[in-house]
Amino acid sequence: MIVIDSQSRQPIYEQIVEHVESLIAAGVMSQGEQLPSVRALAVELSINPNTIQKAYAILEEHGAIYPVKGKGNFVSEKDKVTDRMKGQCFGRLKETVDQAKKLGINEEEFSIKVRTYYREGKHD
Amino acid sequence: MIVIDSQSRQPIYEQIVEHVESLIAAGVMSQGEQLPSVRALAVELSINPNTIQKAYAILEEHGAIYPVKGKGNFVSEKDKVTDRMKGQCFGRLKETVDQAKKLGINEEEFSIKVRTYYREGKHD
Amino acid sequence: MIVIDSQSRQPIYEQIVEHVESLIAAGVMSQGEQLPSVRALAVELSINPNTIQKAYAILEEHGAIYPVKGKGNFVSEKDKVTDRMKGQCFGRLKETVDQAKKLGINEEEFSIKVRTYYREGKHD
Amino acid sequence: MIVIDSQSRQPIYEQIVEHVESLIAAGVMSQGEQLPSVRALAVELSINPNTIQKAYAILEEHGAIYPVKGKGNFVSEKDKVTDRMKGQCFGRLKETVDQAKKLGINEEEFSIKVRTYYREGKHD
DNA sequence: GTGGTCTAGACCACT
DNA sequence: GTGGTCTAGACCACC
Repeated sequence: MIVIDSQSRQPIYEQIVEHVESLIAAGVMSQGEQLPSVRALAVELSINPNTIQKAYAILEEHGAIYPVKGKGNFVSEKDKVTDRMKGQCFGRLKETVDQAKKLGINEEEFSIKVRTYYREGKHD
Repeated sequence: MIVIDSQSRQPIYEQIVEHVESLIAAGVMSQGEQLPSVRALAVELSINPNTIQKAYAILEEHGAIYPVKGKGNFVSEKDKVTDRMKGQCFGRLKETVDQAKKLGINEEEFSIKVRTYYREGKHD
Repeated sequence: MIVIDSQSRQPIYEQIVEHVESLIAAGVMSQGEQLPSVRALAVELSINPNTIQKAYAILEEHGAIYPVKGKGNFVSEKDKVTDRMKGQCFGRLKETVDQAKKLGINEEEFSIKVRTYYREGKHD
Repeated sequence: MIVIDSQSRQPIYEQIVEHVESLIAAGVMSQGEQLPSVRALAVELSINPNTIQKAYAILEEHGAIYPVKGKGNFVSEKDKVTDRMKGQCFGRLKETVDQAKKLGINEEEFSIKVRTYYREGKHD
């Protein structure tokens, strides 16, 4: 369910965090559902349990999951996650627009690209 | 002319690379113009000459500047730089659109944001 | 396995780059194999770790190796490397031919030399 | 008559040395002919006289030219120069062949390239 | 342990 | 003076 790219510049724990948040936002994992245990996921992805632990700690800090002692980790409210991710997404968009303006890319050209990318994704 | 954030996750040399490329793309530095010497810029930003050296080496590799031994570094063609940066910019946009689609943000909502960011920049 | 000529005009890091690429092209090191760590190789060749680091950075850029953070550097596809090297080799040949023509060496004389060099190598 | 590429990695004085030797080997400059004075050439190429001086010193060392006090520098025997250059040229060829063999390029493929490069040059 | 970045200070070749 | 290379030693993030 989770795929790791060990060659990426992005730390593995961050990849896990984003992946889990994506799954929640997409509704694949829903509120109250239990996550795989630290050890189980570590085995499945064949990476160090410490790395999973770190990912889960960040997810908890983000409010995306909550731990229940002796039981495991569970998905919390979906909205919290999606709101957070939407914020990040628009933040990135703003940076991109700022850069585009500096490069002399006008709004029209930019919008055309947006449209293209939106449509082409539909056939994935 | 160049500001460095030494706390950023982004390496200093990368910040310099991007900054110089921005200056060239914006037309602040034009073709054939001499850049500050490695040592001079190091003093100005109070960082190590090696860090500047690394940044200049990358800029050279990007085709943004060219060194003349014993003389200094000079700005090369502007087009090379802007083309490169535009490519990067649209690459980031594509990633952002992909994420937006996953989050269930439709094209209309996205486009409105683009418009907003484009307009609000006009008053900077 | 790697020999360095510290007196050569060619920078040490370039020597390492070429040496490693030769080893990969020759099949001595194969895909997925781990390279010696930056520090280990530095000790073995008794040169500074930074110099190795620079060599590995260039190898990565050439697509010859890929780093896995906290694990080490690994050999990537062989084809990428050999293609790159063949291109360089023919580039040098072209320059040599150009010079030969300027010197009034005709094609026949040149071809004889090529044959000689090719055959004599067989007894190495 | 001499063109300098100030961007090249190759030192300017070396470019001058090779250029002059080419001219002699090609018969453009013949035995006993006077070379431009250090100062004159420096002005013509708008580079530092020291650089010309260094180039002439090397040419003298190579036996390509000889100085006459109070008069200037003069071209010496053509054969000395061409022999030297042919030696260098074949030396480079040998290195190239050695590399080609390591890369698994067979003699036939190599010879074809030689032929191609030889012919294509004829239309320059 | 690993790679990645940075600093400090030195030497070299070139102009 | 300039850029280019190298050494020595340090710190960080990641696994």
